[in-house]
Amino acid sequence: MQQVVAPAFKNCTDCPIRHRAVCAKCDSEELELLEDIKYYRSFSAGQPVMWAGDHMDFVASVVSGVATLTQTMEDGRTQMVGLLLPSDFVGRPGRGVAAYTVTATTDLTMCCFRRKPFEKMIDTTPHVAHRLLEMTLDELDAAREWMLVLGRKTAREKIASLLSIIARRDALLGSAPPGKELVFDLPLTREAMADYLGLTLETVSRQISALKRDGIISLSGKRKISIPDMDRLLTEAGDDSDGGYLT
Amino acid sequence: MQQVVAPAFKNCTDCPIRHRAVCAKCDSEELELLEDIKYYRSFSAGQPVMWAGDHMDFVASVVSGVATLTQTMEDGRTQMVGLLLPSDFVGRPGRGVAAYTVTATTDLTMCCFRRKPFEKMIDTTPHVAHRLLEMTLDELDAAREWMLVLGRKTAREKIASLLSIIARRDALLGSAPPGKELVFDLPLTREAMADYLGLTLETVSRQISALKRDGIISLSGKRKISIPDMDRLLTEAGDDSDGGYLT
DNA sequence: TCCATTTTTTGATCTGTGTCAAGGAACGAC
DNA sequence: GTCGTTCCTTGACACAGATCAAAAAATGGA
Repeated sequence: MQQVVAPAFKNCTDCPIRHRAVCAKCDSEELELLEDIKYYRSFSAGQPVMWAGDHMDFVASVVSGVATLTQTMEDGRTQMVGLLLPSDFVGRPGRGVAAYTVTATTDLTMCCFRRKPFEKMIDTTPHVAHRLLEMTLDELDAAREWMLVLGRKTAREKIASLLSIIARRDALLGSAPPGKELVFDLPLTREAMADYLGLTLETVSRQISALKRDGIISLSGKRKISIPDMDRLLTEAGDDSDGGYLT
Repeated sequence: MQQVVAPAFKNCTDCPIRHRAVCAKCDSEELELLEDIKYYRSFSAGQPVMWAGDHMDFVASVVSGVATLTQTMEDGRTQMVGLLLPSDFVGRPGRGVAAYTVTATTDLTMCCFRRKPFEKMIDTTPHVAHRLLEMTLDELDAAREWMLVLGRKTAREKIASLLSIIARRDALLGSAPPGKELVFDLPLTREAMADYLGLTLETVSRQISALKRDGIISLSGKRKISIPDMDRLLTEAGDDSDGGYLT
């Protein structure tokens, strides 16, 4: 554990979880067998990757693009339960059935690992098992943070939370200078945003229009967002105490 | 992995995660060091166990009683993000700070393990690490299921989901015959239920009254629930197509 | 036992978000 | 280019659940 965080998302060509943060041992010999068990798959925007209940003989890591994890009730109500950005991991070792529906929302490339050999590797490679536990714990924290968003935040705050998450991850990937105006593409349709936030697409659209009207964000086209001041988005999203000059 | 599920929650005196399902190797010698690092703590109903941000030098498993995991915003809005029932695990190895506020909602006993030696044990005992990953993945699935509840279900359905979870866990603990009328104590106040469900306590109270009025559940006192037909609770909770005879 | 406190219920009213509906803008196929 | 499709916006209105308020029931201590 000597190496530290710096060169995240970079050049860990043999580690199954190479796309996330740092893996201290990525260059070591013990992972060579991965060459045999990994392969790449690509999907185009909108394409389903797998359906809940499908047989699933691999686990995977997102290399580029964005995918969503959703759950649907019999009557069609849909909730997104995870957003997969580059470096995120999908699939549960030890379980051959997909628990969620996965959909590519942009063009997507995943690095897949055949499940059985991957499981064997976990058992024989403690640091990979350890890393996997860390990642799962991070996901659990993210899910719990999202429970607060779903249960207690207003529509406006929900949008702010979502934009903040996407902007933060986007910045980490190196495309944005920190502390300045953030500009990024929304990788989701209004409907997908609604499914993530537990809202309807109309409410999402209205709230985005309102944030734009209040000067907290601006759009070029429908999908390119720019946020001059992230703190302002987060603190004022809930109250528009100084939004209108006539109140 | 020869042993199977039957005698859950029973007699795994040395395993840190003994209270949950079956641990195939609980009797083996490798866990003996646990005697040195474990101790028990008890709390009475209503008492805080720890606050988010507190220094935390242990991890723990719930032996008896119920505790909640909550998150609070600066303005006081509160969301419960986890319900800890007997056999559940709290604490993140490798992190010395509590991420959530933990509160005992009934009298509670936890089996605690000093964190540092516990971490060492994980590194040296693969099957414990493996079990911990399994448990974390289960919690992640539970959190995601709860996202669907929070994001897309009506108040009535939310109550039904909560009752179902508590009843199921209660039955697993052996206090109820399966398939028959379920009777159990609600270990939560109306307010705590509201915090779990993303509702107000008034709405919780009203919905429980409505379920009682419709004959789907019945109460003795405020806390003892009986559910004659769990399927009916789950299928009719959302629509009261035959609830009132005058519609 | 009685009193103080906490928890729960219920009512009246308000409001944020959903629903239904219509039209506009962007995009790909031909 | 034009057409068809999908995505997005906006308006009018309805309604589930929140808020405010008060009282009833349960609980615990002296």
